Amino acid sequence: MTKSSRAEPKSEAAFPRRGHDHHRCVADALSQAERLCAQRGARLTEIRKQVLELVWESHAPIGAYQILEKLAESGKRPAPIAVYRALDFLMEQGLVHRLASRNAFLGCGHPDTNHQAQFLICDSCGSVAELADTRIVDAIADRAGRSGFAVAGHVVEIQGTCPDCRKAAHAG
Amino acid sequence: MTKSSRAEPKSEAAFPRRGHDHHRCVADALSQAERLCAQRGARLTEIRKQVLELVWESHAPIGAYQILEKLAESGKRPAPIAVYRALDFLMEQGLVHRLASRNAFLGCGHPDTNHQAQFLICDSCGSVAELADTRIVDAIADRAGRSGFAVAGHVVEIQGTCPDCRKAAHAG
DNA sequence: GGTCATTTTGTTACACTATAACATGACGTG
DNA sequence: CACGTCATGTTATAGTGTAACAAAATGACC
Repeated sequence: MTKSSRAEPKSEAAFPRRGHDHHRCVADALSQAERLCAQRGARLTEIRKQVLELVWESHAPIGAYQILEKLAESGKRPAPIAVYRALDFLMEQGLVHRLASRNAFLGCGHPDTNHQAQFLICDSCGSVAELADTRIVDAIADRAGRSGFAVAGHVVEIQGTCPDCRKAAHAG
Repeated sequence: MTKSSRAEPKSEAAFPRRGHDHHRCVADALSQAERLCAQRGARLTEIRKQVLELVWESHAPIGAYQILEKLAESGKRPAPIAVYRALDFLMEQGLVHRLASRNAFLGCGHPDTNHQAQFLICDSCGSVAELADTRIVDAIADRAGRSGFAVAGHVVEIQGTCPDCRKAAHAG
């Protein structure tokens, strides 16, 4: 688990700030994906890149068939399975996560490090914060260990209200 | 959070023992459901009871359409929505849980207490252990709090290999 | 360049999961 | 027994995901 070099801020920045330059996020994510795939000898083909881009362009997690619709808008309408194949590849490469509780996908914020992520999902605006929380992972590992259970992976998706929506609710 | 009166064993019994009297489990779950619904003024109608029984009879989590098939075997084939309605009721009453990562349902082991459960799911045999682990819940609450996120609920589903299947793998 | 194995994509069809909308029936209360 | 409410039936459809096989692209090697 390599840690980012910068220190954690007091109020941990889990959610992206509203009004940030999201085009930059998308561009960064794509170039990082190109780099990682090149390093690994994995082929980031056209449709895979397009799907990754569409996943990132969406602020909220996006469904496979929504991706399909967006592809159709740009001229081609692949079969559903083409989208799922691309998503499978992207998930194998750790570039995309799937939210089991939503049947939806979102770009991974740190695809360079191998990780088990957890998610905070806002019921109000649909935005998602990706976590890599040691205490949660440790608590899971500990409890599983005490039950003699060998952990292979986990789904941790926390529903609730994000800070911005809480403020909005109080103001309203 | 009322706790069971018996103490926790050294190796915490999360998974049901193989070869236990499962008919007894089913019967107990049904009578407890009857009692709870009567207390609450909720109507445990025939189809709801049947669905609950089928969920409990299955050792592993069971899909809605599998329930439908089993109902069909006993003479009637309701529309899918009838099964989903029954499951919705049972979930509202805390008698049944849904596993988001499997699109499947299982009987709740302690429907009398209001709780957020976590699950250990064996990839090998499909058996599931239901947890109510304080440390996991605390870690989630803590992390969410630091992000300014108000938790409404969570999905915690841990995949891996259960103790019995680990032993079997080592033996084979 | 040509051949081959491998990977990726296309095509078609289908399986599985879940809900909408409206009609009918059961149930308890006054 | 009339009424409102809750539960179920009926029909149709939306949404999510995969199987199976054919065709095409790619890269390594001769």
